[in-house]
Amino acid sequence: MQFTVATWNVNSVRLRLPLIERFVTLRAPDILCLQETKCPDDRFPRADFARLGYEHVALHGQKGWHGVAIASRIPFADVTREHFCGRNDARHLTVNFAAAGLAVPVTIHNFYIPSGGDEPDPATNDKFAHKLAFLDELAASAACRDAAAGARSLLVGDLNVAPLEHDVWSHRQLLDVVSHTPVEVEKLTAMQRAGAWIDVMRRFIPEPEKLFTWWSYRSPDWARADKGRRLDHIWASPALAGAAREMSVFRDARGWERPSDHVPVVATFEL
DNA sequence: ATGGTGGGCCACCCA
Repeated sequence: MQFTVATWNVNSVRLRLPLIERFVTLRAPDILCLQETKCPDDRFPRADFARLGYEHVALHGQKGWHGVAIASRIPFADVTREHFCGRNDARHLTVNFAAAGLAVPVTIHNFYIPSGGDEPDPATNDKFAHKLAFLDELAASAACRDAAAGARSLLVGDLNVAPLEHDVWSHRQLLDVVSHTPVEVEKLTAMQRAGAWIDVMRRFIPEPEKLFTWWSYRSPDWARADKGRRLDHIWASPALAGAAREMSVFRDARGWERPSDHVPVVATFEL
């Protein structure tokens, strides 16, 4: 069986509904993992997703900010919503496709990792300290433990870290910019090691090719300047990585009317 | 060195 997964930080699911419709019409992912939905669960536009073929929806939202969701054409079970760092932020959602008629269960973890504020110093910036603590806690989590132990799982989402040299437009100029500082890159990499996660995007587009999923709203001519970063990721556990068949970054979406500052990343797996 | 834009929501919080 083949399935296609997309991850997209939509920056308000309600505002971005027309773009979501356009994207799923073009790419038809089976499973759509969203971040920054900014939508309480009781106001999530379930009917619109059902109309687009996504009858199965798992939600972990809150009013005003953060929020993650998984919309799927395939039924799933065992929805879990974890909290990190003792906060109630809606930043995590896991679903399991064990009950979906698959020969082998597949688990998908959808994350919206804290962005970390502006100042890359945990002593003076609580948001950066929170980001680092979140990465530490995730490295010690069951999601990573199970992935390393042989589970078939994906970890996707807006991880808010661009770990590799060519995940940013200028490695040298971004070394002190939150998202690419050595300390957070090391923590993300440690978390990746803890799960033995395989970076699916870079299996298809290896360094040194530039690979971005986010372009700032503050860039007046984002496409020409192309000062992007790879903040969004699809990681596969060792047991699932070999099933990856293709991957693409849907860059077009950044040029649509009223876009998110992130674009969808899509990957197809064959079990 | 700074400011640029775009979300939610009604005073500023956040990215």
